[in-house]
Amino acid sequence: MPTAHTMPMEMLTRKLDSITRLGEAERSALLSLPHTVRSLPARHDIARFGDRPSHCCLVLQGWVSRYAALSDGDRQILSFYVAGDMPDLQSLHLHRMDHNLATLTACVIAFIPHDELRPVLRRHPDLADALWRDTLIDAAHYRERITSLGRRQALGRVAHVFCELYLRQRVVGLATGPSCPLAPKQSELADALGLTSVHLNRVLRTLRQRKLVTLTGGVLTIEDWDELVTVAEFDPTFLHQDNDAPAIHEAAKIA
Amino acid sequence: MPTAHTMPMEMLTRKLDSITRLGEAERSALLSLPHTVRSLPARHDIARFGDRPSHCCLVLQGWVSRYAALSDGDRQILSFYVAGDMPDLQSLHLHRMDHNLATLTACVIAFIPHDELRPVLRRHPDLADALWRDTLIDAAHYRERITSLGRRQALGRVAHVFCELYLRQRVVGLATGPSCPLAPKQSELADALGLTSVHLNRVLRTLRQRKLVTLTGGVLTIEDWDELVTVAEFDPTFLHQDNDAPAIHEAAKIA
DNA sequence: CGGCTACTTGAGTGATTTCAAAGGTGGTGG
DNA sequence: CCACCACCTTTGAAATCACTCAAGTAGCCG
Repeated sequence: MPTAHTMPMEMLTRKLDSITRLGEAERSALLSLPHTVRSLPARHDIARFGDRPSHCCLVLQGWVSRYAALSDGDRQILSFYVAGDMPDLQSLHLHRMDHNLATLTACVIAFIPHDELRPVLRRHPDLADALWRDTLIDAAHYRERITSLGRRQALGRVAHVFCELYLRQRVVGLATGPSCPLAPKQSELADALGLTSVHLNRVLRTLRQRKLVTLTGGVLTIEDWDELVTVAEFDPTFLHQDNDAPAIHEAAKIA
Repeated sequence: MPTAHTMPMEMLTRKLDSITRLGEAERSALLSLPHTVRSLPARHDIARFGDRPSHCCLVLQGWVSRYAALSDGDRQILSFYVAGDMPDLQSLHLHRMDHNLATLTACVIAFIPHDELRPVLRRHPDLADALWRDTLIDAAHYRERITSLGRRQALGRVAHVFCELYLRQRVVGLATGPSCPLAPKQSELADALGLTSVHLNRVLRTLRQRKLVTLTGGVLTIEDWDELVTVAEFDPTFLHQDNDAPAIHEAAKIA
């Protein structure tokens, strides 16, 4: 079985398969994209506010976060990315970064030059559409986060993000049973959910006591999927995993 | 001077001019797009959760809101749109609505069939890129809202959304002096900012007393732009109005 | 004038934060 | 192998921001 390191672009076709239907021409165009693979340490900025990136990046291993830094030193984590995600696609059309992109854990990341990607997208408009769609799904995730922050209280917010991160990993094969990796530390989850790490910790205790989920040592274990979904008011529509509906509906049975 | 009603697509070229550079071929392709213009009453759903829209819509007059409805009857307003915006562009690639789109005020809206738009975008990839860019800017607005909801308290949130809505209208010519229309009612602003209308009302009083802004009768008047920007921690980078930087920097002088 | 709807204000409550400090755990060097 | 340090997690008590409930005012339209 090829490792992420040896077949980077295969990671991408697999991800895109979950959200769209690629033709053979598009698939092979993707697989032959020039790219550079780099290993980065944890907590390393990939792109900073104000930068003008010249490459898109594809996560092969590890977790990446997108975050905004506020003047008072606070930060808001906007989203998490796992293997298969292209967190930086937007830089193709938004030339100046309005936030930061950084590794959360040690990562292996493939960098694809804009100048190589652009002509390929011109020759394969279906591929361009697939990537456009990917950025629109990213936006759908943002919308769901807004709803969480605006209208759910802490318990629901945490339950909701756990549902999301578990399913997103299931779809790309990073979770099979009731458990999945969950790299963000409590303080990072808190920064993503608009909570303090102190309060997040209390919410985790509640979830543990109510036997819904457990988070220990970077592993999330779902103990009662149905109840978790209820607490979160979770509806997977926003994931737009049209091609993987079964994977999502199976979650209820397995976890 | 042509009214919005007689020259709908011109509205769109003007909006796109503010975020990208269109060639003549793209411009005329836009202007000749088939479309239907309709007048809709206030509070009218344009597309509902679960729908599969067959048209994109372009706002010609009035205010439109995107919102999520929660099971307990609460709603979260995700964004506001004004004349020139195409709130429904994403439906080109995300086939099932994961939220709702509705008029806030009485509106005039142009509907463009997907089936007409798609081939035009294939013939004019630069135009497709411009619209892709537009959806990416929409996502940038979401990110900024997440930051507001997660890390700013009520006063900053309200100040921030006022800065945003004022500038967005300036750029398309809907605001010239220190005032601009602001159609959302207090309860709607509250639903957008994750506040109760009671608390929003108190925040408005504070902003009024501190002589930063006044909101009366659907008109927002900026009294102290610099101080408002400070309270909001507002940075216009996320608007990505690369072609209208002057308009944005002038705001400080005029308001 | 009556009946809407939107806005405004007060008083009490509650969810989350702040401040402070005590456990765990893993890595490093003596 | 243990001591120590750094970082993360956990808990307690007090403060605060925003919410809930409730009532009252203002404006608009028939």
